Amino acid sequence: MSRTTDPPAPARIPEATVARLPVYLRGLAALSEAGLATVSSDILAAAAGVTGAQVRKDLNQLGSYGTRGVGYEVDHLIREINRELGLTAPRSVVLVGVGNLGRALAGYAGFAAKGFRMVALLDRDPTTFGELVGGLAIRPVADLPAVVAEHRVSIGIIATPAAAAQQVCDLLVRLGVSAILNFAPVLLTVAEGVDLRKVDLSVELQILSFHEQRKQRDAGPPGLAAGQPGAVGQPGGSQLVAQR
Amino acid sequence: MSRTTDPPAPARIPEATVARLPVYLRGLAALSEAGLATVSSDILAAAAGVTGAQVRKDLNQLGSYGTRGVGYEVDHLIREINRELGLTAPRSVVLVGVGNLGRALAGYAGFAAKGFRMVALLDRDPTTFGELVGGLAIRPVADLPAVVAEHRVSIGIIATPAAAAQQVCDLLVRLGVSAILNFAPVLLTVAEGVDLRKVDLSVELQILSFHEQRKQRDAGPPGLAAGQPGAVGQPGGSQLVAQR
DNA sequence: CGATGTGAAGAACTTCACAGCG
DNA sequence: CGCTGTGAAGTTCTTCACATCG
Repeated sequence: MSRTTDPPAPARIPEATVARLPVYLRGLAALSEAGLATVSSDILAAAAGVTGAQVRKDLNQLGSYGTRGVGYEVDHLIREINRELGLTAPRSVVLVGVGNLGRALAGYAGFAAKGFRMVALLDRDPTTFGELVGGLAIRPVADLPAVVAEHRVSIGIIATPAAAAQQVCDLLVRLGVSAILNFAPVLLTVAEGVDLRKVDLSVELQILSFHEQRKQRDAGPPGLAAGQPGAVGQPGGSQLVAQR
Repeated sequence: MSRTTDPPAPARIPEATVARLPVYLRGLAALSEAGLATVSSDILAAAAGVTGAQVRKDLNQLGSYGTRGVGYEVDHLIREINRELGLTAPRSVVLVGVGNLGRALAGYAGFAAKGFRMVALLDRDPTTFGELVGGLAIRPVADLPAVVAEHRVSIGIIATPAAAAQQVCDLLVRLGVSAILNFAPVLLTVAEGVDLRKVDLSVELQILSFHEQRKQRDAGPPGLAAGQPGAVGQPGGSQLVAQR
């Protein structure tokens, strides 16, 4: 019994796999509605936008739920993935910052469908207090301790302006919320043990922009050195026309 | 005759690096406002939430803009990264689907600040036509060809319901838009050469949920019943309690 | 000396290919 | 025979450590 090492296999699931489980879940839901009882890894892969091998590797990280020669039982797999994601019981979510984006998030039906329950919307602006958004009244941030205590809040969503985000984050953590989804365009820092994810809309656009520009550059040099790699190497002048 | 391979080195920039450039840009903007003229990789790393080595590796993918013993010149670096991201001239963006989320996106000031220009908002619902959102009037999707032709549209954002997303996507691609950011909760398929990114809010929550659940499991086994209440699925389910 | 630039080692993830079970 | 499960190879990304230069 070596205490230092872990001989068995505590089934640590790779982060990359975890990120795909929700995608499989969505594909499985569609297949289930379509009446399919079982799926092969290749079919599920097509529905999720990955390869069959990937699906098989991922799924038997969770245990072996497939039958050789047949595939995976759809409903069973849905249950197992939901269990693995900790979604067998609904999780309570609070949203802080009810501006444009916050309102959209508050009204997003997808959350409820996926096993999340929005329990409170909080803001700092007194003129919004009491306003109903998606069936919930906006409350002052001061209510946060009470809200967290009353419902067992799992996850906090931050949709405040950048300047307020760290402060709100600290408050959430202090109240015991250990998973945070940040939409504010700043880097937040949290204590170890708190799980922080970020969604940044303009970062996504900037990444797309990079690829657009690269396409243009690749397609660009038709007049110059198009015929053959005569322009190979580093041309002396390389100001604006980079030669990637 | 080496037409099949590319012997030199077109300086392909790794995808992981590209994804961090926007983050550096934000950090640099803050440092610039704070009056810093130069930064070391360690300082910039702290501002971006990565390591110093990472920053150095990333930055000299773009060329060598640092000075040993000193660091990087902030303003110069900002320009170089912007150039690499293709953001020296503003890029035109159209948004299709002006529901809750679409409205939030249309009103998001961050886009303009980052060098993007929202040129049109399109929807299918006639009752919204003409309505002003963020200074732009909502137009029918039928106007899309004209819009794309008039402004040189770089990027299309899809914020429609899931059912309409693929159709809108196909239309955008047919009109020549080759970069798409999808907020609809479906897997879209596009022809090769089109760059597609996805933002899925509920996937993020589900990933957080996974980690929450794992924390609970890890913290669970002291003395008390290690098995989950009533959820002991696998009889032979060995060590569900990970020790990490 | 201080901080970059960089080969080399290491870790994480993906793809391949096929053994093996139903 | 079909499809899963899985070692092994391959690829991408990250960390380390230090030579190198201003």
